[in-house]
Amino acid sequence: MSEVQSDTAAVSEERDVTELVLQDILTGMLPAGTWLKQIDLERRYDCTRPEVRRALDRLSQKRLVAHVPNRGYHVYQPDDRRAKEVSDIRVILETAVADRMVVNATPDSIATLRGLARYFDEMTLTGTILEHYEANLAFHRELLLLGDNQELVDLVSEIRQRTSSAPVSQWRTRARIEKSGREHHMMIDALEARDAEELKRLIALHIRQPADTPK
Amino acid sequence: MSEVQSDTAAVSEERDVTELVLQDILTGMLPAGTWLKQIDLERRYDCTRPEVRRALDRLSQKRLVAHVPNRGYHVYQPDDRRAKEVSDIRVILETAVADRMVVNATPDSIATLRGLARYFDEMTLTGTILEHYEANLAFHRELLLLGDNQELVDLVSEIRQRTSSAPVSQWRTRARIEKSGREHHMMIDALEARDAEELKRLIALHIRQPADTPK
DNA sequence: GTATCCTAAATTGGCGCCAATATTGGTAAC
DNA sequence: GTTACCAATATTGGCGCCAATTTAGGATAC
Repeated sequence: MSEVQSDTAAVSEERDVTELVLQDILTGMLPAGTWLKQIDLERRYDCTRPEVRRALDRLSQKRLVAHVPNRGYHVYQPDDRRAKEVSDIRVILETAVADRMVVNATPDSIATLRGLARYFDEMTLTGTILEHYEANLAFHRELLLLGDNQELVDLVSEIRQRTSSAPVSQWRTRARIEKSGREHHMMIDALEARDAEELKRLIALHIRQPADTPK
Repeated sequence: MSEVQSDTAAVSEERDVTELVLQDILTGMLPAGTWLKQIDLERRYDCTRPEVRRALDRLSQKRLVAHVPNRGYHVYQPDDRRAKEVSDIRVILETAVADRMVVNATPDSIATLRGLARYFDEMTLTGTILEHYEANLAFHRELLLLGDNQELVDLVSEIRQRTSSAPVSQWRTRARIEKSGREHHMMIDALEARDAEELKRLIALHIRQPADTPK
């Protein structure tokens, strides 16, 4: 393992190491199963030992990495059962507030969502994996905000990271990504038409799709 | 399957400090707003500085304590809006799997639940606040397990801690506690009768009750 | 030639010190 | 008498060292 990404460390002077490691796991730069040696991370992100340890502790609390005492930390192996359970939870949470989203939708918020959906499509073509991932996050976050439950928005953002440790398998084909983009627009359409049931259907489909198809 | 917590607490000479601080926050021993000075915690729990800091970092990640840079950590002030949002989330999650709970309920699991409900009632009279709290947790955990989604069980345990920083206001009167105990048994009755709708109604009522009444 | 044991290198993780910063109390000036 | 400023104290938080444990490699015995 050689230090390939010294440029990421160079640009950000005081960025939280936890975020950096998290991103590298989510973007697949640190594949599942990788042992995260403290020395390596120290050099890779140009930070101190305590910073590395705090990051690893936080990530293991979030269950993104596993901690084996006296052996070290390694990126969690994606677990099919867990992945399914997590997407079930997301379906439950996001469809549960669909009614409220329809009620709270204003022309303004719909315009914002259109913009974010378009930005996602743009990033499909021109952006990095990370930018694309974050564009997707931003869209869903904005949509969920209409549910008028800030805690739920944060919670979904949180559990979303929980099994996205398999970004490769989830965002594999371009066809699927483009389908996701189209679904975003369809959700906005349902929102505009105040059709809560259709919105729920679309959300469930949208979330389950990536996890279910590989089987 | 049933793990006895009292053993682990007594036997393990080196119990995790995070758990100890967490418990003291949940039981109201460390009231909301309290500044958690590192020196104090060090002495209080007879542990080292790094242990204290790791615990504080973990608790601030869980948003149970707030961190003000160069000022320290203090127990989160309970927030009415957040509390309401969290119980809404709990209602969504726990009622969502009610159908599956009804389907998966066996005579065995119902017997276990009866035992836990009785144990809760017992602790109402003879137990400490902590034992009582944990008995309640154990009952709801066992109930949720019937939903056949381990991630959801863990998630609920997690968000449950998120606003329980107001244990005093939640468990104030004996009358309410006894009502909770009765509701546990009613839930089991609904489960036994395979009445999913009644179970949902009871769960929603049970969760919302403590938070809504004070208003 | 292979398996086992023992030694050496590497890695984790506990612990304490010290600098940077905030807070409090006291003093002086208005 | 009150306010503002300064100094002393207390608290946080960064950093590095060293012990404990594991792993890998080599040597020896069978």
